[in-house]
Amino acid sequence: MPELPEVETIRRGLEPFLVGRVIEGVEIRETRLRRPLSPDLSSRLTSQRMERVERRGKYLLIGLDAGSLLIHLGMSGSLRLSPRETLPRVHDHLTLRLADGFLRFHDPRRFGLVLWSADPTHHPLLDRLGPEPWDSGFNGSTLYHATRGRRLAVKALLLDQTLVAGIGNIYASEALFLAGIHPARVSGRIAEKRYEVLVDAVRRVLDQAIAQGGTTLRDFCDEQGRPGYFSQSLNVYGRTGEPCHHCERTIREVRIGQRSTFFCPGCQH
DNA sequence: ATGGTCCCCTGACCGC
DNA sequence: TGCGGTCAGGGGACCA
Repeated sequence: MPELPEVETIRRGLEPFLVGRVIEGVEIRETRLRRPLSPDLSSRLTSQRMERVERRGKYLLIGLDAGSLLIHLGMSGSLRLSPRETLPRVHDHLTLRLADGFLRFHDPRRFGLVLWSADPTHHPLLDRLGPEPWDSGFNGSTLYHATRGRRLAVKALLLDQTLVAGIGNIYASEALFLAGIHPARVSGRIAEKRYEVLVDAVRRVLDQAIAQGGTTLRDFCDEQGRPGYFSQSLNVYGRTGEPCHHCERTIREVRIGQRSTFFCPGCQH
């Protein structure tokens, strides 16, 4: 479910509620996530003060007195704050009890991940991530040189988290539309200038999505349960058969790397 | 190394 | 109403 803009939306929402608060208790109801919840999670977190709420790619990091809590939401994960103790819903796998509220991790498909790390910046999961989309290390020249001789479709390239962190299936299609690049185009045959346009498009689409609180297609909600509004700004994702906002041609759908991919045959080449 | 395929899991939806 | 098939915002293991 959540890509960078959705995780950033959650991060911004959680930050003022969590920073400075102490985790008073931990309740684990289901340990079978993408990686099993560690048995020592409770002892690592209890009595710890939360000092920072950060994001790296699609990972959320909650900095504690000692170490960090590292959270990935997978396809269906969400975090929810509530001021009082409510009955846990089905798929509420983990609850952190604070002095004045509760933070619940909810994930029906259980592709998500919650773990404690003493040194998250050097954790193998984060270590392999490429630059943030706004970092100078993500630029046309790097993309150009990284793809020479490669046969991978540019759409699949954007999903490679080691190249740039945070882009998922929605924003890959949307960025390629803004850049005017056909998603199936072979990445090794794209000119440097076009990669510069693509980098700019990625940043614009992510900026705009964050500004609108992310994209809600089915069930994405922020930490208070509110949906995101970028769905209204989607140009191609999920719009198969509908007219392009720009040229009126019919939006088409193809499969690239087992994932649905959307594009406008008039605007993208 | 690269890129394609399959799998993890639950729920929603569609056609019969 | 029920049933089977398909698909979903992610990522990693495996294979040629």
